[in-house]
Parts: sequence; C-alpha cells; structure tokens
Amino acid sequence: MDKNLKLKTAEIEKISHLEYFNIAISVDCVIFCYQDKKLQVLLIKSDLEEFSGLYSLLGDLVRPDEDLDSAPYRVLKQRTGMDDLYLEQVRTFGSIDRHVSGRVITTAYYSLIDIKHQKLSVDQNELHWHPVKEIKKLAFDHKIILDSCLQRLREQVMEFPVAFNLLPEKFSLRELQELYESILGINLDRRNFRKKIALKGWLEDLEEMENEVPHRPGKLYSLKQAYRKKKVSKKQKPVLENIFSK
Amino acid sequence: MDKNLKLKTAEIEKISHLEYFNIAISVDCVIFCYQDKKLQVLLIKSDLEEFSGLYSLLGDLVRPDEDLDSAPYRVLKQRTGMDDLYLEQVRTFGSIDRHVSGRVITTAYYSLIDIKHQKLSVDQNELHWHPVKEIKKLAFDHKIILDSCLQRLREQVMEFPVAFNLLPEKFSLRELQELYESILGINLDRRNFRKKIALKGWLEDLEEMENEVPHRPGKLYSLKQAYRKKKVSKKQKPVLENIFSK
DNA sequence: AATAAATATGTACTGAATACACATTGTTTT
DNA sequence: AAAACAATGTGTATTCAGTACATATTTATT
Repeated sequence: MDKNLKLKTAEIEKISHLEYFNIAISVDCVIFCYQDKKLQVLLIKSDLEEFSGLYSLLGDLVRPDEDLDSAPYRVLKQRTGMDDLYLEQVRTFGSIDRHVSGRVITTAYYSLIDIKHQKLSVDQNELHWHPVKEIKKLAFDHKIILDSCLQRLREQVMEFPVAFNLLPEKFSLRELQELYESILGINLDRRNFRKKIALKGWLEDLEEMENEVPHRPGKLYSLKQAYRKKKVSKKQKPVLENIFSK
Repeated sequence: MDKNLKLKTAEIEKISHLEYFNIAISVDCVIFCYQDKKLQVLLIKSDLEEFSGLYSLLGDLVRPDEDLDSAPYRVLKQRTGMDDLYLEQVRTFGSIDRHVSGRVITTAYYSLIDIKHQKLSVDQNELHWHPVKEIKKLAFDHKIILDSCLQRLREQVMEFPVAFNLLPEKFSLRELQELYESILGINLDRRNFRKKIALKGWLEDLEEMENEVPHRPGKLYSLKQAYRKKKVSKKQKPVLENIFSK
C-alpha cells in the first residue's frame, strides 16, 4: 500500500514533468498591407472543423533550433514567399484554453509589406487579404491578437516612420495621408498633416511628379535612407523627451 | 539500407516531435520598489554554477494548467508572499541559447510594489533589493530583460498613473517628484512637475500634512480612487489623441 | 530672535496642435 | 479654345502644453 502510493506519486510526477514540456509555443503574424485605399490583413482559411468558415492568422510552432524572433520571418517566407519585411513583436497570449488542440502559447508579431513590391503567392495557398474594418470574427483568439497589433501599429505610426513600409518606394503626400487615415480610422486635415510630416523630416523630395493620375499630379517623395530599417529592433527612444524640466 | 534509412528518418521525426515539445516557457518578473530614494529591483542569488556570484530575476516555468498572465502572480505570491500588485507584460525573449540548461522561452513582466505596505519575506529566501542604477550584470539575459522593463516603465509613467503603486497611500509632492526622478534618472523642475501633475488630475488633496519630517511639512495627497487599478490590463488608450486634425 | 531649509506659487516665452480658405495647375468637357 | 472641374499646394491666427526661471512663506533649529 505504501509502495503503491509511492509508485503513484512517481507516476504523477513523471506525467507532470512531461506536461511541463507539453506546452508548445507558436508565433502568429498579423500581416498588414495597403490596397484599394484600405488597410488589409492576410488571413488563411482555418483547417480546423471547430472553426470551419472562419479565417485565422498565419502562424506556426517555433522550432527548437530557431530564435523566437526568427520564427515569424520563417513563417512568412514559407507561407508567402515574402522576405525582408518589417516585423515587430507585440504581445504573448497564453490563456489555458486559447487553442483547441492543446496548450499553445503564442507570440504575436505584426508585419508591414508593400503589396506592389512583394511577389506574393497567395491564391494557391488559400491566403486572402481582408480589409481590417470588415473583420468581425476570427478563429482562436486571433481577433484579439489582431486588435492588439492594430493598436500597436496606431501608436507606432504617430511616432516612428514605419507606415512607409506599406507604400511603394515613391509616393505622393495624398497617398501617404490616405494611408494614415486608413490606419488610424479617422479623417485628417491636409494642411496640418503636411505640416506635421514636414516637421518630422522623414521625407525626401524626389523632384518628380505623379503620372497616370486622372487629375493634377502631385509631387513624389520617398522615405529618407536613414530611416529605412526593416528588422525587428528594440525600439529605443532616441532621448528621453517631454519632461518637466530642462 | 533503404529500410535503415527509413527507420532513421522515423527516428529523427520522433525526436523532432519530442523536441518541439521540449521548449519550456517561463515568466520572469522585474519587481520594482522605491526605497531609500532609489528605484530598486528584487533579485535572487543564482543557484547555477555558471552564474555563481551573479543575481537573477524571479521566475518560474509556466504550469500547464495556468494562464500565462497568471504565472507571474503565482511566482510573486510563492516567492515573496506578496499579493495584489501591479503587473504588466513587457516582451518575450526567446533566443536559442539564452538559457544554459535547455531551451526556455521567457515572458517578462514588471511589477510595482509599495515596500511599506507589503510584508515581504525576503531574507530567508536569499532575496535582496538592489538599486537599479548599480546593477551591471545579471545571470542569463536578465540584464537585457531588466533594461526592457525599465524602459517600458519610463514610457508608462509619463502617460499613465502607475508610479503610485510604488508609494504608500499618502504621499507628498516632494516624495512623488523624487520617485519620478529616480525612475527617469533625471532631475525635474519642481514648479513644472507640479504643474504637469496638476494638469493630469490624478491626485486628491487630503487636506493633511506630513509629520515627522525634520522641516516644514508638505501637504499630503493620494491617487484618486478612479485611477487605482492593479491588474494586468490591455491598456487602452482612452481616445486617439494627438492627431493632425479635429 | 535669528537663521536655515523646505514648501508653495506665477509669469513670460517658445513651439506644437489645431481650425480654417483661397489661389494654382492640370484634366476633362463643351 | 474656353469653361468647368478636381485635385494640389500653401499661410495665419489661436490655443495649449512645455519650459525656464525667482520670491515669499512656513516650520524647525540654533
């Protein structure tokens, strides 16, 4: 009896140990693009019966031999063929019951791509772009993940020159403003927007004009070279500003 | 030979599968307090030989039956007896080689506690407070984790009323300013600091005075009830402010 | 009573955020 | 070719927050 109990305890401990290593970790990518004047997200049809008809984010388990922050690059490369994109870690989601087929903790990243620049193999993979505003429900907790990433994106574009990853190399101020309006979900005043962008000093005047637009063409700009960084970085605030004293 | 190869492949796949579930996930807590006019962090002596003499953050593996965001509460309760504290998820760290004894991905949280309010069982656990400014090196990648959490804390205190979790219920404006100076690592102008705090509208004038100070006593304040929230929350920006138009 | 040390407070300046209107340029239509 | 249309491009006045800065007041100490 005593022996029995001991055996049982050992058994439980063994199971328990196994279970500790029975939590898988995945990454999920919220891939934004800007198309048809709308902020859109790349989704895949869920292959799980529980979520039939629903879409989900692109994700995969993290491999034992890759850095966590490398996993989203691999996922994107594998699933879409895309490379060299802007990626940012947002948050890790780990509710017990967030995944139907076991305990999976996931780290969410958002990514920004220029749809025209990337040759994306979408159709054969059941991958589709969906306007963010029209997405009401996703598989798993992916709607919450999407919302977190969108919120982070909104915070970032106000302060850092990241939105440009969604645009082609050359763009007009109108396009830029429409992009900001799509991301933020509000309308902006043209003069104030231009003033603020000018103040940031992010742009280079290309001394070129739009063409093939059915109206008076606008000037073309591009992001200054110094501000182009696509890698995941520990965004350092340049200096501690905005303080109560000199 | 063919058969052999196949066997080998199967073997590899089995190992590979096992290895997928051989990534453990942990949480690490950066626990801040404010003591002796310094921002301090709770550390424990590393029990690993590789890091003998070094300190590390408080952490533990996430259990299979607990939410990720619950794990840091458990860790803090277990290791320090503390309860009901402010916690915020910061970032997840997952380099392949970040942990010496295996593949462990860790989610970092920071926590703010009022040292006077909490009865903390420190000594018997080899736990010690260390002034943030004096910490040069920690075990694992914990120095990087600490830096990330400090940076996040600095961002947060400028915008949200979180620093008050480090102070007792009642405090003077001098104490509050000294706290901000410790967190931000800079000196602040008294008049401008008070103006800004007043503008935030966070404080309630208690119509009481300091006592037992060896100088002219200052007024006492407390954080308004409406701003007291200690749980991990998905910090929603109240409204989208600071935009280019009305 | 005098001194020391900390609290408490106000003003002027600068710069960013915002509200707001008109002239210009190129395309399209008549 | 002229007129109408549609989008680009630009400036000013106001408000408000951020910052620099000095003096009077209150309490404890000597």
